[in-house]
Amino acid sequence: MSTRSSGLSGLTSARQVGRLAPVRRTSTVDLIADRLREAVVDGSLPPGAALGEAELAFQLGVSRGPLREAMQRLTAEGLLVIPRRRGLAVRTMTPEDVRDIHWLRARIEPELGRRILARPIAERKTVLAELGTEVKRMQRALKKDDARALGDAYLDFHRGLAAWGGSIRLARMMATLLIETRLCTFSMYEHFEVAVDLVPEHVAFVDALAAGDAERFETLMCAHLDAEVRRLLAEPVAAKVDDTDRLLAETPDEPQPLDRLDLPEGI
Amino acid sequence: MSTRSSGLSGLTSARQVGRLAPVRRTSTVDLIADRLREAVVDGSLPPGAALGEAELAFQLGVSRGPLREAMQRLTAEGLLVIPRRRGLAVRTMTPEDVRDIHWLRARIEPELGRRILARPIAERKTVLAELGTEVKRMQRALKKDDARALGDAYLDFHRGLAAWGGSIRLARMMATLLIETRLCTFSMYEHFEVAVDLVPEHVAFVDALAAGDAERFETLMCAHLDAEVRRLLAEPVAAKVDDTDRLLAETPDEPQPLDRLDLPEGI
DNA sequence: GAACGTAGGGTTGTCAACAACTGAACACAT
DNA sequence: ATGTGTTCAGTTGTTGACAACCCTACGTTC
Repeated sequence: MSTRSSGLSGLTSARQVGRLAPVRRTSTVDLIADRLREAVVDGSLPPGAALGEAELAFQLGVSRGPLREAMQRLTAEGLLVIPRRRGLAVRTMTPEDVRDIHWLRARIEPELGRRILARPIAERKTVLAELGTEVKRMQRALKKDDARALGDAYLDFHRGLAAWGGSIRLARMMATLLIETRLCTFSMYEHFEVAVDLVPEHVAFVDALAAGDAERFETLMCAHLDAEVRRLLAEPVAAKVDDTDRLLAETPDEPQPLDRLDLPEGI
Repeated sequence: MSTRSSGLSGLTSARQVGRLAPVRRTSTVDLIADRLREAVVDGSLPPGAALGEAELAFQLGVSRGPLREAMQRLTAEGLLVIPRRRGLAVRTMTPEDVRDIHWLRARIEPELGRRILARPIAERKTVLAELGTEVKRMQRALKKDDARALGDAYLDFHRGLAAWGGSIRLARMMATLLIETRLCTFSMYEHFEVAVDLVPEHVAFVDALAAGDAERFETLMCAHLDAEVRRLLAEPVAAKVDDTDRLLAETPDEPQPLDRLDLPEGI
């Protein structure tokens, strides 16, 4: 009997034997979109930088068609800006964006603790283990003074939170919001910086969850997001080359007409 | 002096004279995406219907390129599903989606009252006037037993709420959530139906806002969304042709592997 | 009679070429 | 010197065509 084929523990060995898992074939557009998101997250496509699509397509080894389709996706997510006939640019986040993003996160993330604690005890343990791992990653990164790694672990921690929150739509939205949070860092700071407070804050999250205290989790999360905004906005924007704003300006230099609240692109 | 050129009231006459408003040129992709969204909202692209892209492109009078780009946008918004090589299909909403959507709305909309009431008094009056207009539209529609018109006014009411809530991201997200709500109706009911309770519920919203009572607004909104879910799920799904599910199924008929929460497409 | 293998129609995914547009540089007139 | 008009290179927006692929239906074999 190969009913317990691999040595993996309970969770992953739930896969049936004798029935092959379907081959996961993602479309080219998916792949490109993922690649672009990665590039945005790791900073190889910095905010405001205007890349030509021919160049990008060549780098990715695809033609312009699929690339353009992927670009539209990231545009819908609000990560990219496509000014008419001027190539693409990664969105530059303004202080207003920082507040906007964190306000939205504050509507959602505090509630996630409750949702996770509402899950069956077995799953709950898994979640806690996963989140604990991310916190350890953060601690290691802090010790090595590796701001990049710290940031990545931070992303994964909150991604996990959203994924286990149980809502497809929410997870998708949070994924975007987190990338945008990263973009805020890029837009506000010159370089990655290690925020020392970050780690104890996240240790406290896991503690609260382990104690089953949704209330405390909620409070902590609100405080964390609040602190995050202050950290991001404390650093003056300095003299950054803020190309996106200029590119975004469909309205040359006229103050936005007040009678129409129009979203930058589509929707 | 033509400083007050038109007879319009204070709000819109804020436009400067002697300086022309810039010509608003939206890209073709934007136009197509808008058109598609419209078609989804008004039901001319019903959930599950599988249209060929050549046919669609012909109808819209564009070539397949821009159409495909627009499709990617709607896909990112979660309104469309693009199974590999099988055309496009409007997403069919399941009962789980109904709960998901309304849970998310319940995180956001109750808070909007507070945000609107926090605005300067002048704006507040404008908002109330606008929302009042929508409610009147709803009342007229109810009197004429016009479910379609009622639904449209409902959408505009909540769109307005989100727009005046003051967050770009939130307005965008809510716009999508509202279209999805409409899709829920299409997916659950055979035809539009007039929900009689809807109108008094919305009258109460405006009343609460007029009274400056954010607390009451919050309670009312939660109750409304709750009722909405019950209304939608009360109707048994009946024997609907549910094509999307079959198309969506990347995994032929194996129960979702538990170790990976994977979103249907991209992100 | 059921399952397998095979051909056909039609659709999508990708590509490369063309046309339209933009921004910058330069010359010229006021 | 400032501003206007023109030219030009480079880029994007759009299109049509080709190849790859999926689904269906039919014929064949056991």
